Amino acid sequence: MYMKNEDVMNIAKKRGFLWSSFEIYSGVAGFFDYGPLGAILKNKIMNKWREYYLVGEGFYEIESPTIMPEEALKASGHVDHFNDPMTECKECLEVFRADHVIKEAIGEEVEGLENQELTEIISQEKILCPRCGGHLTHVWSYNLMFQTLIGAKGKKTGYMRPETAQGIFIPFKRLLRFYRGKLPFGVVQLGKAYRNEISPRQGVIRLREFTQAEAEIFVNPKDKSHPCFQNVAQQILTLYSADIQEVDGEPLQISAQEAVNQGVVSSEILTYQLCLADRFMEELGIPRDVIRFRQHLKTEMAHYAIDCWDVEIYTDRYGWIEVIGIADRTDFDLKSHSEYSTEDLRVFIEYDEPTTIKKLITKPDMKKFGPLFKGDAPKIMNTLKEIDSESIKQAFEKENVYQLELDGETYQLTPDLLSFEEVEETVRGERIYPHVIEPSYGIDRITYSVLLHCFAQEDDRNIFHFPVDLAPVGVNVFPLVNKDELVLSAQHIRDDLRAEGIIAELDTSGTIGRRYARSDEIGTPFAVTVDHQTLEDETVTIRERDSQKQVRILISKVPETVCNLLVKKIKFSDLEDLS
RNA sequence: GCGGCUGUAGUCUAGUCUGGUUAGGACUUGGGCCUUCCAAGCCUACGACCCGGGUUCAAAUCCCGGCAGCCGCACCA
Repeated sequence: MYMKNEDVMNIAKKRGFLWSSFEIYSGVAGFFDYGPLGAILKNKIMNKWREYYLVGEGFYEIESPTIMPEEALKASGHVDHFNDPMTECKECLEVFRADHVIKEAIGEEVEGLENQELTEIISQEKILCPRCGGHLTHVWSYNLMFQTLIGAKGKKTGYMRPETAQGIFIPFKRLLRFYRGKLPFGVVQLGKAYRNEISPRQGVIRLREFTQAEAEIFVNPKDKSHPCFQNVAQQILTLYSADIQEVDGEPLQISAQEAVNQGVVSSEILTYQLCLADRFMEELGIPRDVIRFRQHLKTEMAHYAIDCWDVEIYTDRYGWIEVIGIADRTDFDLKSHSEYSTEDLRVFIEYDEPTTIKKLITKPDMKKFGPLFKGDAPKIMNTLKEIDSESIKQAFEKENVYQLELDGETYQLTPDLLSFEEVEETVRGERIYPHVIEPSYGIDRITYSVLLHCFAQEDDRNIFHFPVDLAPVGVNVFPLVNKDELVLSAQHIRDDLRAEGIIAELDTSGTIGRRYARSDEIGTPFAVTVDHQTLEDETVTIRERDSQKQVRILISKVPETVCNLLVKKIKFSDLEDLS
């Protein structure tokens, strides 16, 4: 079977898009370099992403460290979930948590012991595979986070971040103030994340160091609508819902509006995000028929999410691969960081109408209260504020005394010390944890998808049909033959293009055909050719990569024309119409 | 992490079994000649035995170990 992947990766390596890192030291699995052209392509994709989320949606970008202290990742759940001691059965190849196997076999809690100790226990106690009775391997740590030490003394444990999202949750209070305390708002971050995969061998699909572009959108849990939903309501999405997956059905092709109406996607705002992702992928040149949205099955969904959709792209080599995850993370992260840091990460939501409630409050008689409890009086009063007045009242009615236990002491509160008063209180709102809608883009996989799906072989030509604004090199300039006057003229044209901010190259090597071929192979959308006629009438030809057509224009018009073509202000066919 | 297969210029490959001269070829790339529009031709140059040990007079070739790649298993909160 023909694998486009092989051709694409070979050309990517040959032409300077992508290659595996540390090659002269025989390489390390899971690491890739972006070469000269790959780096431009990736940056253009990231900037396109910024156009969507930063400019289009108004979500500001932040940049946080890639090394994070242990506490932060403890709160996020990453530390505890990634430090499992593992052991494998040599017979049936089943993998187990070593501490669980031991606990089951000898009933002793062994959590926290070193791998070496666990290995010794397994061999001493002759613990065998709980499934088939086979022998177990030595215990190894199964930790997807790269650990490091912070500071000269190395006392503080740090980790390379496993996702950029945490860097947004942690400064939430400052971000909330930046947005002047109002929901909804979004914050984005583009950057590297790290996962120490056991055995990555899917090229750029499974990397140990990879680039994410994530948006965290904080919303009121009671309002998951989107003000601009009408802009996307008619967009047709390919939805492979959990229900359909379970019965092995075909994905739905329905409009965003129907998806919401039928409850296929859990909320309007989540659906809106799917539409945004769909448009983004299409603008990168990914054909519609290789894009689908696959909903996570209940069993695979992270425990904190209530709905999650992966954008998947079809590849010949790896099948459907996840390139974007769009999840409703609920309030899990903010709640957890609140607990661990003891900072209140809630948002005050004001009601449309303030409500008044009637409430019984407890009022101490300070003339008696103070002298009786002396120094303890203030803390007793503070505690009283937290206690429901009704329960005190009931205690008085029953026993004529309320026993208040505080810091190991019991205080006898009698009716003469307290009075009750019914007050009306105006409640203007409440403090809640926002829910988080998270589109998370894997930039490396997206870059790979763009390379894969823009590539074509046509009549022995290798071409990357990149969208014009994504192509690494904007335009190539060629003298038709290597005569001094033509070369000189070509140099000037290249320099004028560069002055316009366009990445332009001159190529005088080989024949004109070879130059066009090289140009196509790196996906340069346009080529300017200087020929004999140029010397007579100051015109050159512009050639379009995809159609191989050429039109003749004045040299003086070249920079402006190429510029307009590259920002999609005009199309090549517009030039044809003029000539 | 386990098992199987593989490793020669940028790419593809001959040579490896059966150790023996200067590791051969094609494409690509650089320079030149020629050439007035899509990888033409001619001349010329650059460029390789995955790494480390061992056996041997002698290792690309045989042996051991490592690393990397591919395939399968496992893993992928």
